[in-house]
Amino acid sequence: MATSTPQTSPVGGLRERKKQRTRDALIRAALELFTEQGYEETTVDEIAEAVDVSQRTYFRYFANKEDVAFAVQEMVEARFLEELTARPAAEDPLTALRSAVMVAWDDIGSAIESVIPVELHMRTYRMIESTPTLVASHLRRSSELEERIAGLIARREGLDVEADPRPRVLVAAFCGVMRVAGKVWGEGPDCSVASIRELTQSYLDHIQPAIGGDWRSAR
Amino acid sequence: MATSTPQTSPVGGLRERKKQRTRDALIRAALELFTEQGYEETTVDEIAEAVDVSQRTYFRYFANKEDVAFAVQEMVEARFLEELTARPAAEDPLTALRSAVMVAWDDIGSAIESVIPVELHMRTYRMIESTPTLVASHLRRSSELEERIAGLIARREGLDVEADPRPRVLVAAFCGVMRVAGKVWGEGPDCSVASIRELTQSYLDHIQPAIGGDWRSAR
DNA sequence: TTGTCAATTGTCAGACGCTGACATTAGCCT
DNA sequence: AGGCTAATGTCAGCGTCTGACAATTGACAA
Repeated sequence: MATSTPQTSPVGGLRERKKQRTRDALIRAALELFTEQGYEETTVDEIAEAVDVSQRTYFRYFANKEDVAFAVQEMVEARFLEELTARPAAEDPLTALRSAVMVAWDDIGSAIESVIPVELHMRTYRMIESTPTLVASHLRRSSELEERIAGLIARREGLDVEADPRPRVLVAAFCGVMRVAGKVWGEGPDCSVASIRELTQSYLDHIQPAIGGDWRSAR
Repeated sequence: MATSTPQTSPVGGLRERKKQRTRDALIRAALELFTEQGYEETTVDEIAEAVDVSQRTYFRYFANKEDVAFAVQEMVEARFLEELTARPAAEDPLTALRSAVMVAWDDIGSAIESVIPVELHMRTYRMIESTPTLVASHLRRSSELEERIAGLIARREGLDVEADPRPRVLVAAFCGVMRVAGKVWGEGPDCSVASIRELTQSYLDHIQPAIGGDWRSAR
């Protein structure tokens, strides 16, 4: 038997996997509690207790009480940014953004499911929107993300973000549409990943002709 | 001697004036400490102690630690909204917004000075921009204000905010410009009220032709 | 297998934000 | 002057978050 080499399975050693499990469990428990009884009404102690770890351990996984609420969003965003930087340079900015979103949604579906059911993710979305503290963080996070995306777009096109306003404007419009799509999805009854994919697609179709001009050819 | 009616001076009785003085003192002390040593590094106890009141009293004037940082902004906003609702119905939306801002800046200058020096207000502005927690609140406050303004504009024009997107779009553009103007002012060297007034004016000149169409006449 | 090393976790103490309850003080009004 | 009420202080306590140290547990080599 291959006892000496215990399969070097998909992800690292026992330690890594255990950590991942604890983290996922904390997210699941937190979102369940938040959506069940409200964010303010839930204490970090409750979350920790539900996963059977100490409060201190919770704070070693998440910097504060809010962060756990955005853990899934962070996964999606990271996946999106990764995909965006990988898009071929030939694509025009809006197409690159659009493609990146689509790819991100595609393989994030399974990634999310491995942590929490999509339905819980949607409830979380609604919970965030109706909790002032979380709305504030959400807006801040969004503006930071926008800034990073604008930087990437400018880089692709060889522009200076500070000098040329077009990257920021395009990204602002794009993110605005994404935000609306997310909001509509959150309010609707269909919580499948497919539905938000389609929603995004149709919304983006509207701005494509409006702001999707070519930045490089002279015209 | 008119002992019985001790002059019923400018503002209410002794009680009122005393309260106002305590409030102003708290704002001054807080902003001074925040800008001096940083927001996170300042405790509510320090603020209270600087004004020689108990911590409990601070929390009777401000709901939380953040709120005191936005006290001056709130004055400006309140003045602006007041002025906006008072604008003649004949004015088109963008003109009304523009005029309201100008009037608000005019008599807010003196109002601010009575509480804190403008220079401190500017330092506060910068401090907010560089403090994540406060950036978050600031964004949330801004979005709430935008929503209220959009409601007022829709009301003026007899439109339904939910059905017609134009009020929200106009207000978004307007507030976007205001935000940029504020940011530029905060970074610049001139901290006079006159400078932000002019800045705002010139920035607004740029969007007027772009989005300042007539909504009522058929065109 | 066993022992060493390093990472993970638990426990404890404490700072800080914030709130309810109750006593005390101080302006207001007759 | 004296009662009424609003403003303040004091106290106790909950919840978030952090540093320090000890205990546990996986990793890796002898």
